[in-house]
Amino acid sequence: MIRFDALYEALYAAYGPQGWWPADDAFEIVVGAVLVQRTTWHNAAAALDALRVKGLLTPAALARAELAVIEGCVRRAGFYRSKTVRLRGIARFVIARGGFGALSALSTDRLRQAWLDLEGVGPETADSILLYAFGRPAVVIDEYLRRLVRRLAPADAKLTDSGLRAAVADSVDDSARLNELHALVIAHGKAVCGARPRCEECVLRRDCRTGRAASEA
DNA sequence: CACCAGGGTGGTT
DNA sequence: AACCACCATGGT
Repeated sequence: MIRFDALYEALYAAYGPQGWWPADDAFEIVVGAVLVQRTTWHNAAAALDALRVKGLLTPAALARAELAVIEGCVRRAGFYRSKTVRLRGIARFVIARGGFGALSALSTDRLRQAWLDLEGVGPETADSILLYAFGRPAVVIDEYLRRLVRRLAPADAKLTDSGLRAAVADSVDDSARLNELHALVIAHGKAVCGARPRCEECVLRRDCRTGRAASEA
């Protein structure tokens, strides 16, 4: 199994701090987490700005906004019809639960399940919300991380998400490092380890197509 | 033109 | 449980 603490150090040394959602408004982080689904952050941020301009980045405002108005802001982030309905549902959920202060009183397991019960919040988005909006030590498992493990450690290819989650949590436990790790995995994926790998430039000095270490220069 | 992007849902096998 | 089509816009 991969040493994820060592992987973290290697990626951090190569790419540096990513500055993902330090501690902005929690609701804005949640909205951003939904908007960015299957889209670039560039387009999600533009949609986020459009919502902010219309004053819709609060649970109360978004909960009672017209769907057509929300759609106009969300359109550029893609899947805008479903995302619009889901975002308004999330706003109503936050209000019904008494706000983020009340939600923060829940255990991490209860909180995760509460978000998962919502339309539009799956495992990856739920863990992103736990990690970036609530500061809980959640492990975000995305396609980049699966690829990385699949290529870096072919022997672990049959690992399930929950198995991978346990393995990561075993070597990286604090939320600050998990926060950075998720961002670093994506930075690395976009740089060299995406759908089409560029192993010649890989900072991990390993050919992910053969699983063997690259020759030292 | 094809392909990808910081996923999730519902249906089928 | 594994696969599939679908959602939809914007960038390269």
